[in-house]
Amino acid sequence: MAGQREPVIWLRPEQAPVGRPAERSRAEITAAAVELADREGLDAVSMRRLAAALGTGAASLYRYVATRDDLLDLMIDRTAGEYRLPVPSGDWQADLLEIAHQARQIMRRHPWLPVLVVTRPTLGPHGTDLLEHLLDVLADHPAEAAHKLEAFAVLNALTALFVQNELAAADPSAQRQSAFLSHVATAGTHPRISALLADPQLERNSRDRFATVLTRALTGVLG
Amino acid sequence: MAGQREPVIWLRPEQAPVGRPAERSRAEITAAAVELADREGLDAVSMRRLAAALGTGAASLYRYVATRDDLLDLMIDRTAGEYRLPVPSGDWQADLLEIAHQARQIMRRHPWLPVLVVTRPTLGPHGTDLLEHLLDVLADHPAEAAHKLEAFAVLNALTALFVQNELAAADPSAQRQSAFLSHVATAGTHPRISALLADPQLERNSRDRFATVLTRALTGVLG
DNA sequence: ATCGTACGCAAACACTGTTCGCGAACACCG
DNA sequence: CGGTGTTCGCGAACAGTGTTTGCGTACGAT
Repeated sequence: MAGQREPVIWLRPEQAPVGRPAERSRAEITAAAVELADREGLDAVSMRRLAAALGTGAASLYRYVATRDDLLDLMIDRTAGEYRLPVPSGDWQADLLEIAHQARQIMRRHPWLPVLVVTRPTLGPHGTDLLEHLLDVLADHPAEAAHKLEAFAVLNALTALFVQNELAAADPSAQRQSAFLSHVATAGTHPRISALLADPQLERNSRDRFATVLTRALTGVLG
Repeated sequence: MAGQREPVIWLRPEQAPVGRPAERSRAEITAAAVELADREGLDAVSMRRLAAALGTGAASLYRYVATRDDLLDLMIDRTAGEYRLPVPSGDWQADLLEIAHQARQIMRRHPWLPVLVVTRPTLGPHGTDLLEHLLDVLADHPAEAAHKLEAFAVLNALTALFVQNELAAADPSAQRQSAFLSHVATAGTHPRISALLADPQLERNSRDRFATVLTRALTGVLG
């Protein structure tokens, strides 16, 4: 039994205690990566392009990060640091909604975040701070501990889903996805879909829907 | 206004009416891709490896598919064809749960599916069949049409989330993710997390939780 | 001043998705 | 039966990708 080979990045020391000191820091590199992703999308964050943005060589990044996935983890946790966590008010529904509201804002600020959140659920230092805060909000709630964890996951996932839809609706390149739906509607098969697309009121006051859907889903999870 | 350049793959003819006939079909290629992904993971589905599995050249695949993303869409819709859709029973809760149950089985059969589902929501021919079925199940439900669409999205996303957690729990390589959580717990900060990990009953009878959480979330979405 | 160590990084490796160009194969048509 | 028009199969090449290796360099401590 060899055990796990390398611990997660948060448990690895950032700088060696001896030898030539590093010229940069993980935080610095993470900030540059986030900014690059914000500006040109997640695919633009390649080791070479990121290194170029930092004015260094690609191989140098591997002194700070074992792999590109580590870099993504750092980026995720950095955004988790953007939460402003107030003291619990006593109204856990309102407090959870406040968290979700901030999550939505953060994800809208970083359009690459929703995909990463649902793809690789990562808990770094800031992520654990957030989880601690959520558990604090739910301290007096009678639900089991496991259910509170589920609520955390559901809150993140549903928020990511919502923001992804919001962003896709704004991006015209993804709108041709619905071309096939209209095609199906006019084809005559699938009468329910035809009726649905004919429905004149398909607007979305997404702000309110977000709050109500999430609240109900969370109360469901928490029993 | 140039409009969208290329329509979605479902609206492009599979074979040209004239010229040399193709030696393969989209279905054949899709089947090989799914089998390869089942066996060796989604990353193994590269154009070259897939072509090799089919006994052909990589460039040949581009006669059937404009891009690799098209291939992923085909794979997604192929799994949507694995549903067995019974006639609605009149109990919409039970019928939705049946759909979710099948979704979970399908995603467990194809471990690469959850990520794809939450990453690129795609509706192909089989996907629209499934949506039509869901709308049929909810035909007598008084909710707005938009809310039924939300229910569809939430059902898919939450199922994917659950299966992803199930698979991660079974895979020992992802278990070192929680090493940091234990580290935080023993560190003394974050007392709620410490208490949570000390809680002796953190098992998950995931089957039941899946049903109850999903039911409650869906009833929440549908109002 | 020397030593030990970690850092910065050019170059190389093994890939990836995608495009180009061309020969071969077929269906049709006169 | 012999063109002819069109598509198909695909080797080769292009522009990237993440990552490893090796080595000169810069620093802190002795």
